[in-house]
Parts: sequence; structure tokens; C-alpha cells
Amino acid sequence: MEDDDYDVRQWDVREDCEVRQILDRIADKWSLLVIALLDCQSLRFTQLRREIDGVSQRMLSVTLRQLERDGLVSRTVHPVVPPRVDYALTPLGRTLHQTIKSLVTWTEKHQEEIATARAAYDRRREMMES
Amino acid sequence: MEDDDYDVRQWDVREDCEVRQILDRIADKWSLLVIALLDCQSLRFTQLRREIDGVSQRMLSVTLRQLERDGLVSRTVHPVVPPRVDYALTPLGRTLHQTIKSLVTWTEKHQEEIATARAAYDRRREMMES
DNA sequence: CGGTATCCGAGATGATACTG
DNA sequence: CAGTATCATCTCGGATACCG
Repeated sequence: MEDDDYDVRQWDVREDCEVRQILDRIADKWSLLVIALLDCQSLRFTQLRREIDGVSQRMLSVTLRQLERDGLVSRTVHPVVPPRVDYALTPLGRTLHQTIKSLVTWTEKHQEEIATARAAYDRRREMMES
Repeated sequence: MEDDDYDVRQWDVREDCEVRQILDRIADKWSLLVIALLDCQSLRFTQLRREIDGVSQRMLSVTLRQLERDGLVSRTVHPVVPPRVDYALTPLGRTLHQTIKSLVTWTEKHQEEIATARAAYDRRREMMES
């Protein structure tokens, strides 16, 4: 009988803790892409909308508002007609960008392996059923 | 008139592309925590369930199945009574672990800043309304 | 212990219309 | 252009029950 009950916890991860909440935010489907896109450039609302294929106006708006609230993205309104609003990473956002980018890079680099693993898994399952 | 229409795209991010799909998977609320927890240790189903506060049996099961399918997590069944199943990172999963961990570390390190930014944002909004 | 199957409700999201 | 408001939908995930 081994000791199964030693403490395997590496950090405090209670459901209502701050870290979990923030993690859910920044690891969000749209947030990831926005942060990844706003590298060294600032982009307008419509540019982001064009670049992020499939995002609705509403979801882009909601996402940008959350990122702005979290101090990761800055919103600059130019008082011109028609309106022009630029979004850019804040210094805090730039520190996060590195990590997000490495996540995207990892995915690009290993997508073949994952596709292969999935195919293998599905083939095995098919075998089981027959 | 500036040139707004130069290509700001840094990678191919069509909605149905592989990278987006995988990103959504691994940046998932529960997947992140599972991968972060399975550092150098392997854990049993119930251990994971205990450690990841708030996860339902169903969601842990679904999440593990997806990670297994993607070749990130290995599932080892020990033919004993009662059953014992160990989950661990595969070599591929371990390469992802570094990145995930740095995301978690970033969050821990900057949670105060984010809390401050949120409070400031909310205060500003309150001012506007009054 | 370690799951899967089914059902169902809440919250997330899209579509549409409207505005400064 | 850059949003917000409203409504409809629909997916995700919890609860429950059951199985090897």
C-alpha cells in the first residue's frame, strides 16, 4: 500500500480564487487572439474584427472591454469624424504577450503531432467498437 | 490619409483552422489546471478531482479524454480491484507544461496589478454614471 | 474506484436593430 | 466607425442515475 495521500497540491486553486478567475479570462478563446495580434502594433476595432475570423462585433466588444478593465489593453479614442479608436497592449499586457505567444507558437509547432495522436486514438476506438 | 490596410496578420487564423481548434482545447479552463497539476507526478482520477476544486466528475472525465486523445496525457489502467487509473503527461504534454506553467506563474505574479486595474476601471465607470 | 448516459437549465453567444 | 441594447438560440456543464 503506497502513500496516496501526500499533498500533491502545488498552488492554491480554490474555485473562487483570483488566479483561477484571471486564468479563465486571459485563456479565453478571443482574448488569446486579441493579445497575440496586438504585438507591437495598435489596431482599430474594425481591423481586429477583420483579422480575427469568426468573431462577432458583440464578442469583440465584450472581450476588449474585459481586457481594458484588467489593464491589459489600452483604448485610445481619437476625436475625429468618423470616430477612430485604437487598441494596444499596455506595459502589463506586453509582459503577458510573451507567454501567450509561446502558447500559440507551441500549438503551431505541434499541430501535426496532435493531429496524428487524434487519428490514432480514433482508430483505436473504432477497433474497439467492432 | 494613412495606410490602414497593410497586412497586420501575423499568422493564419481562419476560424476552422487547426491551430485555433487546438488553442481552444488546451486553453480550456479545466485542461489548463490538469496539465499544470500533472507536472512530474502522475495522479489518479480521484486525486485530480480533489485537487481541482469545483470540477465535476463529468467535466474531469471529458477533459481527460480530450487530453488523452490529443496525445498530451497518458492513461494507465491497473488491473486491480478496486480499479486504479493513473494519469500522467506524455512527452508531448511535458513540452506544453512549460508554457502552461509560465501562464499560471504570470497570473500569480500579476494578480495584484490586475485587481488594482479592475478597481480603477470600476471607479472610473462609477464616476461617469453620476 | 472510475467511469458513461441522459436529461435539463443557466449562461454564453449570435443576429439584428439602433445610436453618437 | 465603433459601438450598445435587446432578443432568440444553443451550447456547455451540473445533477442524477447507473455500470464494470
